[in-house]
Amino acid sequence: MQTITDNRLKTQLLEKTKFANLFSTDIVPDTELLMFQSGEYIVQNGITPQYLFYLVKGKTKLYDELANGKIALIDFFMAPCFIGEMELFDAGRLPFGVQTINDCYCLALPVKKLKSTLLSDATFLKNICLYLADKNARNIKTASRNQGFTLAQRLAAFILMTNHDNYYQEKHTQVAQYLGVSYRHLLYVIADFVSSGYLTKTEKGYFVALPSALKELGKEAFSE
Amino acid sequence: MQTITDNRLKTQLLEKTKFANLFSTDIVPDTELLMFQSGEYIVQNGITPQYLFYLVKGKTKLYDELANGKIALIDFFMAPCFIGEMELFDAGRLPFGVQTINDCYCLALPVKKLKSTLLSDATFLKNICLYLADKNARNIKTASRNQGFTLAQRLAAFILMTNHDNYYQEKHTQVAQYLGVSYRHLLYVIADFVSSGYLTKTEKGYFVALPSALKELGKEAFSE
DNA sequence: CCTCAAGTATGAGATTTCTCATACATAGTG
DNA sequence: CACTATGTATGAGAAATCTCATACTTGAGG
Repeated sequence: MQTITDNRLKTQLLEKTKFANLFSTDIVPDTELLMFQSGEYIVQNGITPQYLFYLVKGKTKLYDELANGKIALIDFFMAPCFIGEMELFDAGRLPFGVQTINDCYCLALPVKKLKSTLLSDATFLKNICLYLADKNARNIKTASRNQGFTLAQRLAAFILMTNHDNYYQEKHTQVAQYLGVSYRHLLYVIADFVSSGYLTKTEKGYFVALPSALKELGKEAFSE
Repeated sequence: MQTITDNRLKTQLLEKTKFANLFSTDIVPDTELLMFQSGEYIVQNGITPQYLFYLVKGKTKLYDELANGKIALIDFFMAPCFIGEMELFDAGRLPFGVQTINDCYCLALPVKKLKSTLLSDATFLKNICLYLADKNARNIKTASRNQGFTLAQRLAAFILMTNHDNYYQEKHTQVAQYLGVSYRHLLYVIADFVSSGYLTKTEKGYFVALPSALKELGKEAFSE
C-alpha cells in the first residue's frame, strides 16, 4: 500500500466519482488517496481495517477462508464501490479478506476520526444501505446458483457473461474458486465444451464458437 | 394475514421489543400489528411488499427460487428482526420469499407513507446497516460452508447447533434445503450417523449419543 | 371414515465432483 | 542463468451427491 500525495490526481478522482456527494458533511479534507498493487490485500482476513475505502479504480475480490484451508471466492468488486463498510458498524466483526486483482486506487477515510460523524450522516447511511442490500442480493443469488446448478450450466452462463468479443480469457484458477469447484473439475468441463465444439482454443483465449449452445445450457443459471 | 386490532397486545409488544427506539421519529401511531399463520408468506417471491415488517414473535425462513424449479433455503429469521428492509431502498429489486415456520406477529410500517421519513432517519438507517451487515456476513459464511465442506461435516455441526437436551428433532425436508443437498442424500448420511453410533433413533427424535464424535467431524465447519 | 398432502424411509444406478499425481510453460527474481 | 511461484493440462480412481422409483406413516379436512 502506498499513499499518493499527488493532489491533482486526488482532485481528479474525487470529481470523477462524485465521492463528496455520498456524504452530507465535507469529508474531502480527511480523504486520503491510497494505491494498492496487484495482489495486495486492501482488507486482510480477520484484521479490522483502519479506513473506510472507496474503490475508484481497479478490480478486487472478496474471499472467505475456511477452517480446512479452503478458500471461497465470494464476490468481485469493481470500481466504484465501498470496501470495509461492514466493519464500520460492527467493530467486533472479523472481516473477510479483500484482495486486489490489478492495481487499485482507493479514496480512504480514517475510521477512528470520522466514525461518529459517518454514523449520524443520513445521506451516507442511505447509500451504504443501498449498497449492502445490493451486495446481499448478489451474494444470495450466487450462492443459490452454486447449489442449484451443475458446473456445466454455471460455467456456460459465466462464459457468456465474461467474454469479450467472443473470447473467453479468465484465469481458470480464479474461476474455479468463484464457481466453487475444484480446478480439476473446471478443466474437465472446459475440455468437454471444447470437444463438443462450444469453445475453440486459440492463442487469444477460448473462442466462443457456439454461443447458442452455451446459452441453451446456461439459460436457467443465467436468468436467475 | 390478519390485522390485529387488540391495542393491548400491540402496546405490550411495542414495549417488549423497544421498537420505538429503533427510530428517531415517532412511528408508533403508524405501526400496525399483523399476524401470519404458520406456512403463510410474509413476503412473496418477486412481489414488492407494502410494509416494512419487524418480526416480534415467531420464526421464518428466506427462500430463493431458481429458474429450474429448485428452491434454496437461504436463511432463518428469528424474532426480533426486520423483514422487507431491502425493498425499502431499492424499489426495483425483486424480493426473495419469506415464509413463516410457525405463527408470527409483525409490527408493520406502511412503506408508501413513511418511506421518505425513514430514509432520512439516521438512527433507523444505522440500525438497518448493522442488521444488513450482519445478515450479509451470515449468508457468506453459510454459502462458503456449503461449498467447502461435505454434508457429513456440515450436518454434524448443524445437529450440535440445533439439538435440544441432546435430542435432534428438525424436519429432514427443511434441513436438506438449508444444507443445500437432496433429501435422499441427507437421509443417507443420517443413516450413516446412526449406524456409526453417533445418533440413536427414538420416539422423541434422534438422540445425540456421541456428541464428541460429531464435534470432531463438524469442528471445522462449526468454528468458521 | 376417507382422502390428500407432507414427511419419512430405502434401494439402485447414474452423474458430478474431488483428491492426488504428474508434467510442462511462463514470468519474475536473485 | 537458475530458481521459484503460478498457471495450465491430463490421467486414474474414489467419494459425494443426485435422480428416480417405491412404500409406509401421519395429521388435517371434508
